[in-house]
Amino acid sequence: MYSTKLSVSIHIMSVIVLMEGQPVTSEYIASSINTNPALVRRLMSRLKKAKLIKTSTKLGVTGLAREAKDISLLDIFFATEDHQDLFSIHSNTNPNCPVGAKIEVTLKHIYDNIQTATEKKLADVSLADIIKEFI
Amino acid sequence: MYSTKLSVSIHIMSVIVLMEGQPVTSEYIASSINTNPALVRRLMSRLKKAKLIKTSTKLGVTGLAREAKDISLLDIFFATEDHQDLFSIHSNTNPNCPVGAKIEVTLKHIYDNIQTATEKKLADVSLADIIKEFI
DNA sequence: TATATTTGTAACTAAAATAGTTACAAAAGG
DNA sequence: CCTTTTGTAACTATTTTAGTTACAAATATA
Repeated sequence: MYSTKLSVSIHIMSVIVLMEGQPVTSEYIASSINTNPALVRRLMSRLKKAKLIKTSTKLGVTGLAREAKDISLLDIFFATEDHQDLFSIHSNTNPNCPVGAKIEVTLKHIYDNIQTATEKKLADVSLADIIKEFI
Repeated sequence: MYSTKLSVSIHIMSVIVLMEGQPVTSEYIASSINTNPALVRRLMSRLKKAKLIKTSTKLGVTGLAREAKDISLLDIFFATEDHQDLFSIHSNTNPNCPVGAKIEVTLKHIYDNIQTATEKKLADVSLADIIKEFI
């Protein structure tokens, strides 16, 4: 189960769009999420580094860096989630057992395939698709 | 990111199959995983309740409850993973903000769709597919 | 250019989840 | 009947996530 970072980041970006280009502060956004401005700023910082939003000291967030229809949930996921692997694999298995010796590579291969499918689904949803629901 | 429970459970079931019907104990399996027998037994217990393996006190695990080709990774996932939702959604958002008021339902709807796709991929891989790699 | 405001970030604390461990009653094969 | 093993409770340790405080650096704008 991934953290709430993707969800919170989508929330942040939705508020930015709904404010129609007027600068918004981390404090304003935090009041919609009902959390701390610093937590919002941490995510903002990552979204800025990933070139998804534009920020400025003194003004706050001045807007998206590109159109909402051209930003996918996968873009936001990659920008903000720390541990991006879908499944964890246990390590230090016994190399003297045929299962223990190969399980890590075997699972990695299978999980990679599943993860690619999941990421493709995330790529298929744009921020614009989500914002439709709020207007 | 999901826990290692799925990976460890696949490991457990693989060892059971590789032992070709001979009973195996949690201690034996734990030595292949390089972990504690109690941890293995906790997962064994869930796999038994989900009717995926057969166990007996005194003997240990006596085998799979059905053929490896008829057991999918999704079966094992459902049996053993605690928190099965793919993405977390933050709660207690501000109901006075158009985003805060609707984000929870909106995200739930979108995430459900993605999760279904992920589960379908898990359902497409059988335990037999994995065991092939060990023999 | 001075100033007020806001970001960006470090350094915490708190809470929750995961993994690992010990211990033992209950079950059951032989 | 006795020995072995499961099944489970209760605990600790570790890691991750979320939340908080604090402040230097940046910058719009008066």
